[in-house]
Amino acid sequence: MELPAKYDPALTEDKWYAYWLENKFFHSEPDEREPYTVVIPPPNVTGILHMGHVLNNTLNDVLVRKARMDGKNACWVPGTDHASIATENKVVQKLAAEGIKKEDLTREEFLKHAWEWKEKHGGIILSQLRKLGASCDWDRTKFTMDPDLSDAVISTFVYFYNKGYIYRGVRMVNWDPVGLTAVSDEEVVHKDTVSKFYHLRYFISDGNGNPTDKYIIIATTRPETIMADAAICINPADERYEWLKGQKVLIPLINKEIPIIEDSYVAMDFGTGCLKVTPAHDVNDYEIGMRHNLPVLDIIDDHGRLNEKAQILVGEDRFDARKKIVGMLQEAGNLEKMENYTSPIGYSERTNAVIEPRLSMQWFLKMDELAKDALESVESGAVKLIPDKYRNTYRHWMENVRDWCISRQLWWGQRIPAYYLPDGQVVVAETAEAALEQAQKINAAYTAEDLRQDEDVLDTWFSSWLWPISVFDTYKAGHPEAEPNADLAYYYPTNDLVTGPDILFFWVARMIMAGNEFMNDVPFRNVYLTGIVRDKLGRKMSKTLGNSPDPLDLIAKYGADAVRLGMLLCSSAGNDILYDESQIEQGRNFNNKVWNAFRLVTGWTVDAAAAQPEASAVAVKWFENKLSQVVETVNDHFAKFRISDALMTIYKFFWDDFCAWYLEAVKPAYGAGIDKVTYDATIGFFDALLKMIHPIMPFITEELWQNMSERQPGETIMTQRYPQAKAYDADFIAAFEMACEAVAGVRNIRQSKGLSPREALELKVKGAFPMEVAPVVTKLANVNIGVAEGDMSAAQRFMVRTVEMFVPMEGLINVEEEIKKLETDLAYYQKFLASVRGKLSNERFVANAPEAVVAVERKKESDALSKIESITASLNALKK
RNA sequence: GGGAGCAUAGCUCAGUUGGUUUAGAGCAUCUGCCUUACAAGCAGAGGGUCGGGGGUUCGACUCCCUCUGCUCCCACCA
Repeated sequence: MELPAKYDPALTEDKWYAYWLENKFFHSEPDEREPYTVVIPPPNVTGILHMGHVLNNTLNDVLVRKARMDGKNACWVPGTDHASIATENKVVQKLAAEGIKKEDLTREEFLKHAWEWKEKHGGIILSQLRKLGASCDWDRTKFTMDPDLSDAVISTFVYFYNKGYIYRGVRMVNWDPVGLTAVSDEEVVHKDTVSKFYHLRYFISDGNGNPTDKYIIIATTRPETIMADAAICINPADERYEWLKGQKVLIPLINKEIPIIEDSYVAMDFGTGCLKVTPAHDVNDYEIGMRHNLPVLDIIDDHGRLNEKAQILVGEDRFDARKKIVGMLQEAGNLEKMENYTSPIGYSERTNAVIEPRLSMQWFLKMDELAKDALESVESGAVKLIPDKYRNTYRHWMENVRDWCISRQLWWGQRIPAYYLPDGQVVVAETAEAALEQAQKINAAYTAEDLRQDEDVLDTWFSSWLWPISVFDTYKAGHPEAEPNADLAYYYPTNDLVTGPDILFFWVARMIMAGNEFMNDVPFRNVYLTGIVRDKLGRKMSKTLGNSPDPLDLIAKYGADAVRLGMLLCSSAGNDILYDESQIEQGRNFNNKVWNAFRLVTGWTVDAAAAQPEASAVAVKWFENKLSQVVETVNDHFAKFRISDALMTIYKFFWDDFCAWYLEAVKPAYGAGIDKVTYDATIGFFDALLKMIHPIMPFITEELWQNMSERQPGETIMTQRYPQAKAYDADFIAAFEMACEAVAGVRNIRQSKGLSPREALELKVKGAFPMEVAPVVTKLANVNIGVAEGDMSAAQRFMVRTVEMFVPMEGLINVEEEIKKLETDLAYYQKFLASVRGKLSNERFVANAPEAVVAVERKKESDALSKIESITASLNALKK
C-alpha cells in the first residue's frame, strides 16, 4: 500500500468514528471489571461548541480512553442541560423577532415554542463533540428535562420540603428585570461601574409638612428611589447631627414627611453621614427598616420601571427616571452637587441586566447542614480537588454559604410542585393527585379545581446537582432509602470530574451535597479543574471580541487529533490556557511525524536471510528498556493528573527516542532489506507507541494500527491494553545516552569543520566508555572506534561525561582556537572545583548533610579533577 | 473591603518532602543541510544574576518576612 507523504485527517476521522459507533465500542454495561465512570458537565442544550468545551472534553476523553485501555470498564455519560434562564431568554428573543410577546402567550403555548426550539437546536453540541473524537456512551445520552430526570427533581424538592429544608418566604432577592426572574447570589456578577454620587438636599419639615430653610445633605447613587424613602438614618454617635434627632424631613419633589432615625449601621466617615433608608430597594436598608419598623414601599415593577406608588415619573425605566429626576431635583433646588463615583454593581450573569434588589416571595433551600457535610467531603480528602489550591476557596464558600434561592419566575424548567389551597395553605407533593389527597385531609370538600400550582420553576442547578445520580437511576434522587438500581450501584461514585473552576460552587459543591444526601457517598473522587481558555494576549475568549476561533473550523483545517494535542500542550491543571493556533500546528506536525515514521517502517522489506546487525541489537535492547521506563513515567503523570507532562513525555519518546535515535540506528542501507528480528521488534515498538498515543490522538492511531497488519472486523486499538512497564535496566539506558552524546559530539565536529556525513572518520576513546553501545556510535556517527594512544594533539577533542574523545584530523586543527577553547573549559572546571571544594572543606556541611549528598559532592570533585587533568594534558600537547 | 494564587529563557510552562554538577522542556531564534519516511523535515548552536530586598540553613528556584507587578475568588458602605 502506497501512503501519501502528508497525512490527511479528513480521509480518516469520520470513517473511524463511524466504525467505533457501529461496533458500540463506547457503550458500557456493568460487568465484573472495575468501572471507570465520568459524567459530562452537561453543556446548554442549545449551545454550540467553543474552545472551553474543546479543552474540557479533550481532557475527559483522554482520561476515559486511557482508563479503557488500562482494562477498566469505561463509561462516559453525555448529555445536555436545559439551562432554564439562558434558553428561555433565547426563545423569548426568537419570538420577539417574530413579533410575538411572551406575555401574550399562555404557559402551555410558550413551552410548545420552547420545546420546538430545543428540538431544532438541541444536541448540536453533542454532534460537534463527535467530531472531536469524544468516546461518550451515546446510548446513555441524557437531558436534564427528560421526563424521568424531571421526576427526580420533583422528588428531590418534595424530599427536602418534607425534611424541613425547603421554605418559602419574602426575602430581598436579586431581581433580573430583563429575565424577569429572581436569580441566586451566585448568578450575580459584580463589576466596578462608574456612576454618579448625587448629593441631595432634604429640607427639615416645620411639623406640618412644609419645608423650613434648614436642610441636610444625603449622598446617593440612586436618586430615582427617593420616593420610596422611609426614613433618614444617622449614627447615634454622630455629634454633627445631634440637632437633627427627633426632627422630620421632607422627601424632595413629593414633599413626603419621613422621620430621622438612628442606627449604628451608618458610617460617619462615608458620604455625608446621612443615609436615606429605602427598605424596598436595598438589602441593608431593608434590614434597617425591619429594626425600626419602617413601612416598605415598593416603587419599581418587574421590568425595572417606576410604578404608580412612585407618584412621579410613573412608567419610566429606572435609568431614564434617574436622568429625569436629577433634572427635576436641580430645578427644584435640591441638588447640591454630583461627583463621579465608581462602585461595584451587580449584573445578572445570564442577561447582563443590572440586578435590582427586590423583595419578593421565593422558595429557599437551607444550606447549613448540607454545606457542612460537603465541606467535610473535601477536607477529609474523599473528594480531591486538582489543583488543591481550590480547597481554600471551597472552604471559604462553604463556611459562608447562604440559603439557596431555588425558585425562578420562568416557565422553562421543572415547575415547583407546591399547590395553594383556597384557605391559603400549601401542600407539596410529587403529583397533582397526591397533592389533592393531602388537601382533602385538610378539607374533604376540596376538588382538583381548588388547587393552584405554584407558577415558578426550579433553578437549573437544582436539576444538575443530581446529574451523577440521575443519569443512572432517576428514582434514587429524592429517595435515599431506596436501593440503587444496577447501573447506579455499579457506576457510582464516578471517578473523575473535569470542569471549570467557575462552576465549582454552582455545580460541583452542590453535586457533593446531593451525593452525600441521597447516596451517602461523594459523587466523584477527583475534580480536575481546568483553566479558562484565553487568547494569546491573555484575553478571555468572547463572541464580542471575536477572538474565539470556531473549533469545527480548526478541526476541518488541522484535524481533530491536532486540535486535541494543541489544546493539551499547554494545559496544566488550574492554569489558564493561552491559546495560539501555532500549538495546533505543532499538533498537526506531530501527526505528520507519526504518519511518516509509519511509512518508513512499513516500507521496509524483510530479508529472511539477513543476520541482525550489532547496532540494531543494541538499539532494540535499549528501546525495550526505555519503553518500560517511559510507560512508568507516563502512568505516574496520569495518576497525578499531569496530563500535559504525560503528553510531552510521549511526544518526545516518539519524536526523539524512536524517530531520531532508534529508527536511524536500525534503518537498513538504501535498497537493502531488514533482518526479521529487528523488523518484528520494530513493529512491536510501533504498536506500543500507537497505543500510548491513542488516548491523545485517537483517529490517526486507529488508522495506522488498522494498517499495520491484517485486522479482523470489529478489532480496534481503542480496547487494546495499554503497554505495561516491565523491569528495566537503567544502566543500559544511561550507556545508550552516552552513545548518543558521542554521536552528537562527532556531528558537531563535522559541522564546524564542514565535513560530510558520508566521509568516515576515526574516533579515539580515552576513558570508561561502555563499549557495548559502540556499534550504534559507529553507525550513526560514521566512525571507526579505537582507543586513544599517544599524542592526540592533532585531533579534535570533546568529552562525554568523563570520557575523552578524539577525532584525528591532521591539518584541520586550528591550534590557537583549540587552545582558547580548552582554556575556557579549564577555567570553568577550576571555578567549579573551587566551589565544590568550598563545600567539602566546610566542616558543618560534611557533618550535617546526608551522606549521599556528601558523596555526590566528592564525585563532583573527582570528576572535575579528572576533567582538569585531561584538559591540561591536551593543552600541554597542543602548546608543544 | 476580605481572601487566595502567580512572578523561572523571546513566548508558554515544568521544577514533585531544601541537596545529581553552575536550573529543564516545548515552541520560537540562529547556523548548516532539498541526506533515498517526513522542509509540517534533518543536524547542530545560542539564550535565564529563577520579580526586588532581607532572613532561616552547612546548603534556597524551593521555607519565612517585606516591597513591587499581575490574576482570580468572595463582598450589602449608601
